[in-house]
Amino acid sequence: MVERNKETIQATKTSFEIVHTLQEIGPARLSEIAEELELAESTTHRHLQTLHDIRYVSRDGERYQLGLRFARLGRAAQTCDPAYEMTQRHVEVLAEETGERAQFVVEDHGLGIYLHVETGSQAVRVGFGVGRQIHLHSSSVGKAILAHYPHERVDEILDQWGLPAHAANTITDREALYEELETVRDRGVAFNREEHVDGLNGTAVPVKRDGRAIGALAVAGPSHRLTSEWLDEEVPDMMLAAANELELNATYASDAGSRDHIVE
Amino acid sequence: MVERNKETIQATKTSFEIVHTLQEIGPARLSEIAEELELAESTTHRHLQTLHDIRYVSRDGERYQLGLRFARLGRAAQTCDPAYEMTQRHVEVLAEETGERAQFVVEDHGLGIYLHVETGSQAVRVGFGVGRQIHLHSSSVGKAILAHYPHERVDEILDQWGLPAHAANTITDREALYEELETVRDRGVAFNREEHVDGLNGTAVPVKRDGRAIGALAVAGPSHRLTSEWLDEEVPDMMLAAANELELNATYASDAGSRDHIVE
DNA sequence: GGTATGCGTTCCGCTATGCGGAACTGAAAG
DNA sequence: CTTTCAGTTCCGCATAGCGGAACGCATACC
Repeated sequence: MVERNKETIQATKTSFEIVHTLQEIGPARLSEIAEELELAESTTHRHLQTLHDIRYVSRDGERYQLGLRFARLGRAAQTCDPAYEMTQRHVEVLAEETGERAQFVVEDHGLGIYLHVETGSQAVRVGFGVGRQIHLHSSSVGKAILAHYPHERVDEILDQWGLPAHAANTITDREALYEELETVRDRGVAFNREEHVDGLNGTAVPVKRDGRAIGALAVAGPSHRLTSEWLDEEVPDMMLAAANELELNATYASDAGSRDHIVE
Repeated sequence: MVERNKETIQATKTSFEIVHTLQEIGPARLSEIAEELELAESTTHRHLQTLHDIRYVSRDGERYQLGLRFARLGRAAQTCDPAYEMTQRHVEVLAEETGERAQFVVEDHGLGIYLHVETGSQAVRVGFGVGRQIHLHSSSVGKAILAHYPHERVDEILDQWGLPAHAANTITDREALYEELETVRDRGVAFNREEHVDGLNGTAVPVKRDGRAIGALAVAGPSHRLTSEWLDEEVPDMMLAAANELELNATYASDAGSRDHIVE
């Protein structure tokens, strides 16, 4: 390698690569990780030792795994988001009222991240928990958010992540997505008809602040249960009411919000 | 610096130092971080750029903050723990039955980490959320866990973290703690009488597997409400029942547990 | 009980890599 | 128009991180 590598630190990236490997394959031995990442064992060892030192990985005899210290960082990252606290209750209520899975999602680095997930009484228990990432083009929440973003930002995001197909109905054409976003903007509600997972529908409304979306509320469920009337009328009404209340809150509370800073 | 630095990577540590700074002081500007850590601005810049690249920090104009990608890692770390799933329900039930705050805590690197926290109807809402770390010597959960650890491990932990005083009643003498642990082992229940926070009591029972504690269930509340009879008799009974069920589960399910591996 | 195998750790020498200082940019304030 | 300040880029140097090889240390195999 000759050129100066875009002003970025390799060691840090490698350490996080190791963390990702542990996240994906779970508790693993040193040699597995080294092989997976095509690193020398000595190098892998040094990284793991460092991460262990600072308590971000634990080892149980011969297996390494993610340290629970990450739980703290994860929480800190979530509570940093101004929308975190005020949306929690609304998601709970939505889950209860609809009986389906309710969620609140925000955008970060061009992806959607689930901040809250509540499963109603009859909700499907698929693995879309808190912290999960989702492409914005193929989900109701994503479209709700993108519809209220400036054009150039939407382009940036689509450039970065593309429009990969996740299910039969995924919108993979950029122009088609623009049109869809237009519609979403007009209606104030975004739908997902089996665009992300076959058999799964969703409905989302943006939560705005100063005209820009700071996140989106959504309800998701199996397509056979989220039928047209229910989905087109009742659910959106509930969600719009919630979003409305939130928006009042958001602009009202403004920066007076008491960030519950966890000390130490 | 002359000696080879204990076989550990400085760059990774610095990156995490920056992450910690962001965790503590919240959204911050580059210069603040650089000053806080006494790093050159160019160095700080390089680290932040790297962390931004891999989506672990976001920037909002001129302020950097923790990226939400950490939420995913945090969840992954939690669900890695075999006790995570099976204890959730029990904590919920305990919170409901007692009306107080119920918790499940495990040990990692010699500290207690809250895996579940549920606040009952009248529970105090202090900042001890999921992911929070706590010293083992000054909490009911900690004592419950330590009481069922091998002696040498307890020593190691005390060597590493000491016995700092957090409240008026904190046990700061090693011998006194050993005696206390003896008592806990006999009774099967650990108490915390304003040892961690003044005015806050707690009761904990260990959840064991093969004789070793894999975590502890606890109920905590203001000392005026958690009075002697209630605390000494009823609460422990409820918790022991829960722990018992869990232990059967733990040894029964053994390694047959279906780890709900979040794919992608 | 000796040998083989496999995994983890330590050692070592090389150079790429991360470092701080200084120079540059660009915006906001005076 | 100048000054100031925060952030970014440039640059040369020394060190810190790298891979390969050697070393321990088990457990398995014969």
